[in-house]
Amino acid sequence: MKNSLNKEQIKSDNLTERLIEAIVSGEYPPGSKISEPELAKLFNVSRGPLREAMMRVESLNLVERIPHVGARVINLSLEKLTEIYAVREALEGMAANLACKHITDDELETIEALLVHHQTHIEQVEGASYFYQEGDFDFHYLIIKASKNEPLIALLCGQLYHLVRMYRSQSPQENARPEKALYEHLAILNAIKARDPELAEMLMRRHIKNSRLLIENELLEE
Amino acid sequence: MKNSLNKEQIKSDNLTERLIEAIVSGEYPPGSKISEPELAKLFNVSRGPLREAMMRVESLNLVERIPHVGARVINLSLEKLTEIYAVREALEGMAANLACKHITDDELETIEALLVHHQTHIEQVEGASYFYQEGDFDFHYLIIKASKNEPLIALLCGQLYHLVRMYRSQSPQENARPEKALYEHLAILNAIKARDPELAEMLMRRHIKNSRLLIENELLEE
DNA sequence: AAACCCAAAATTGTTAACAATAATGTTGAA
DNA sequence: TTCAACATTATTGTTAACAATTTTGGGTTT
Repeated sequence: MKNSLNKEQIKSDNLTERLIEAIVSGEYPPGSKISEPELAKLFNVSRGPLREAMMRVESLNLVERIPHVGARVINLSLEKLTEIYAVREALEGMAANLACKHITDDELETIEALLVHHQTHIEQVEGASYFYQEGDFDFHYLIIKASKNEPLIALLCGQLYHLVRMYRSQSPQENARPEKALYEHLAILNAIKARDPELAEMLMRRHIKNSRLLIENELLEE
Repeated sequence: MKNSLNKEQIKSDNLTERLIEAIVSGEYPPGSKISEPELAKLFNVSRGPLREAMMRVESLNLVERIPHVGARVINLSLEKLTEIYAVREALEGMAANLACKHITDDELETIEALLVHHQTHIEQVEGASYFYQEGDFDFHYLIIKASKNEPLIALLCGQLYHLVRMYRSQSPQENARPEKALYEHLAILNAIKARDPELAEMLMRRHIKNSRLLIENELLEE
């Protein structure tokens, strides 16, 4: 019998997560080269597991690899980001729609509690964009999970999520819009509670579109 | 200076493609175990590159890996497949919409020639579902590419494409519907030529929905 | 000084041996 | 006979050394 509290002793798997975190958080900034010997020494592993982790991080489009040259952290341009948000619009709209049909009462309560918590923090702390940013993601994350469509969850939480997080960690916090977004979140939640798929989808699409428009504004300012 | 006709001499990269083909084509049937020593011998490589390829194939959700136990080819249930088709509906609908805005005249000609070719083959050969099947994918593939949205292309052609191909290679050809689908393709193409995004999106969604309904019929017959 | 060529160094790609874990088979007792 | 504990075997995870390629630096030539 195997210990169910298995601490994921596989180095290669742990490395993947640590690499993702390091890249997404900006520790390895966009465009920077990733040296295999250097990282292997830093993480106290040999190059084998590290390379396996690199392959997976490459599959997530967080790094670009050139044969015999090496891997570099991707440079996420605002243009690329608007494309990603356009995809999010379609997929998260779909997720909100499906959530109306598949969400459980427990999940609804969790999300409601989360939004109340966000509201409190926005009221308490001025410019609490940090709380909001994390919360914004948790909100979306929970809606996506509630859709119960596994491929959809995999694409949004597995492929797109990290790229959006990467942008958030890089972008100036000034562009956040916590109050507006919170109200939009509440409206989406209400639509889901009312089991109104069309409305929920429309509101979610508009919510993400609003974020995309902010990015496009950034683009124009360049 | 490097030779631009570089034949991708990296074993790990070639292996990935060969593994994908072997799995998608059914050479390694669903549920079958993938033995590292066995495959390494078969492909005349050591386990290092093979494992790197496995990591990438795992990222494509073609195999499931359990630590210290091994990798098995996924078992693609019809339920999972309908979920995938639901995602395709949203994403390829979006692709058709975007294609109206971004497709070039050259691309339009290519697609038109392709459909003419399909028509010829359907008329010539009875039950030429093979031609159609490949063509169906090429058609969708070209539309997706014409959308010019890179993340969208990556998700559809990189993540979902192989899974759908895997199903097609397994499923009985009887369920294909070449004539109907070809007419639907022609209608979609016309909408794109007319630069009518809403219509193109609607037709594409309906086209994929029709395929999904066939799968759901299969489900009921079980 | 700039450009080219060649050699040295560093990095990536690959291999084979070693370590750790799980699957298998055997033995012994109830 | 059946079950359980143990040893054996095979497979996966990891490491370190080796091979191949690219980058870098120096020296020469123009």
